[in-house]
Amino acid sequence: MIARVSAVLGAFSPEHPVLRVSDIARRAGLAKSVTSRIVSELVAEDFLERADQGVRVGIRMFELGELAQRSKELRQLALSAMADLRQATGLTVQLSVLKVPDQVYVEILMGRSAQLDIRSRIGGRVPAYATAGGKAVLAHSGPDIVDRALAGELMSLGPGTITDPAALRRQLARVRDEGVAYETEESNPGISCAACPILRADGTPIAAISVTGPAGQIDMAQLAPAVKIAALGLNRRIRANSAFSSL
Amino acid sequence: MIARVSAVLGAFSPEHPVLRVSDIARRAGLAKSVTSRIVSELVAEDFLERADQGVRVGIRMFELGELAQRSKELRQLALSAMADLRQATGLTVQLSVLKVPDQVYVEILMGRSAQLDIRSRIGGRVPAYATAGGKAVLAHSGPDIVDRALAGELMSLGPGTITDPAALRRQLARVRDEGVAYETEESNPGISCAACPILRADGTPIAAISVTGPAGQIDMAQLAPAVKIAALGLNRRIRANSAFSSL
DNA sequence: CCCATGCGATCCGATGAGCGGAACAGTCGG
DNA sequence: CCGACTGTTCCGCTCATCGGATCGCATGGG
Repeated sequence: MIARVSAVLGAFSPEHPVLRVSDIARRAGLAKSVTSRIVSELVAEDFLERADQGVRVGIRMFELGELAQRSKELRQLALSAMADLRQATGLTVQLSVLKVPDQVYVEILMGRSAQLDIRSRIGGRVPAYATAGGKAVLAHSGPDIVDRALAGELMSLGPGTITDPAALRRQLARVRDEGVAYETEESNPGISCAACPILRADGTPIAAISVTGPAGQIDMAQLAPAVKIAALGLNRRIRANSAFSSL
Repeated sequence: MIARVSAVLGAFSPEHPVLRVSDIARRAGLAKSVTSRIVSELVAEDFLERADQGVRVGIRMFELGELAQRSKELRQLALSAMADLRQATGLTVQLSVLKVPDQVYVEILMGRSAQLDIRSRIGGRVPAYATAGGKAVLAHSGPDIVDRALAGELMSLGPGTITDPAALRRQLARVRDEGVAYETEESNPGISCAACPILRADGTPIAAISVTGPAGQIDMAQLAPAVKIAALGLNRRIRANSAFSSL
């Protein structure tokens, strides 16, 4: 039952990297007996491993994670553009992809200044509707994807989170026109963000590149051109790379 | 059936990151119908994703790989010692852990010179008995672990591979005494290696740190002191870190 | 000191989901 | 046009999974 295994693995997060069997059962909504058996099997295959106080993700996941080609290629192509952007702005630069309904961070370059408030981590996920990167990608996605991303209740994650679906759709239209998405304290209190989409030649989105800084201190509108230029340059490189034809 | 899922995922490797369903079925030794169903389920959970010519590891694996705490902490602690070693020798430096019966590379710093011949990759695995790192760890492991690592036929991977279990056990005893393991064209033709174990306070091994260079051109015995010093320094840092108490 | 609580593992009977051979449609290349 | 290949679906049989209950153990509050 792969869905059950997925539920077990889904119980782990950057905030809770080590869990006990009972925790996993609770989070996954499974019976303790089933959870115990599944965990044992996953440990036997090295997908999980026992720690002193519970269970954690094992080395097999690490191995398989290194094989994730999509992120790997995208990352390698994007790294120079991201470095340029960090160099030019001094802020934290992020590369993220849409995995409905969340935006997953694939690479992060920390800014020069103290960035204690930035909670995003590589491999972490945040609801797409609450992030600049997510909105940048959604603005260029088909209506079915947008519908799925906005399905369910839009929880408030910061003082600026847009929880009204209609308002979000209006903003997505504007983002598509302008080519830049902004975020002001929507996913986290105290931080702002500007993002541009990375697009295939046919206009379908692959990812988003974004800069993040403390809200109030930085005018994101001023940074938009820099992000745009970085994204356009990356677009060109990606279109020249055959591997992304159907990615 | 987790064993079957493991077999499906085990079909992927750095050399074959994209596979078709039939390939997976062949490699995993499963019926095509079963493989098709399992792949579909794994795709539905984002563990795999469809590419134009088959299937590849998906973003969920990437996410979970980022959660692999063991490698993460170990890596962060080891990185400075590895950088020093690379600085001092100019050669490729590797950090690897034992996952019976293989040695898994957790981090690799490429040497300054052309390193076209080094096939090891982060997340890749090589039989422990054929690598310096593997022998360094095995030399400090219990007899049950050594037995499991040397069970089955010892395949020859290079002109120097030691395929006689008795000879290997004798060498492991010597390695434990000297504190250094050598490898001359055992895992790959043309490359040599010297490795030292990373040990907990109680003497049980965690990992191995190693340097790799072209066989013949480099005298590994001369490099041993440098590797030893790097490993001893890393040992001290790891023992100071509470997280590794029971790792 | 002892009992309550929560832990993880194990047992076991009913049942439902996975197995795999076969047949299916689709796509190449000759 | 046809063979060889792909990936998917069908379906009856079987066995592995489910989950409530129980067990042994560790912890700690009264």
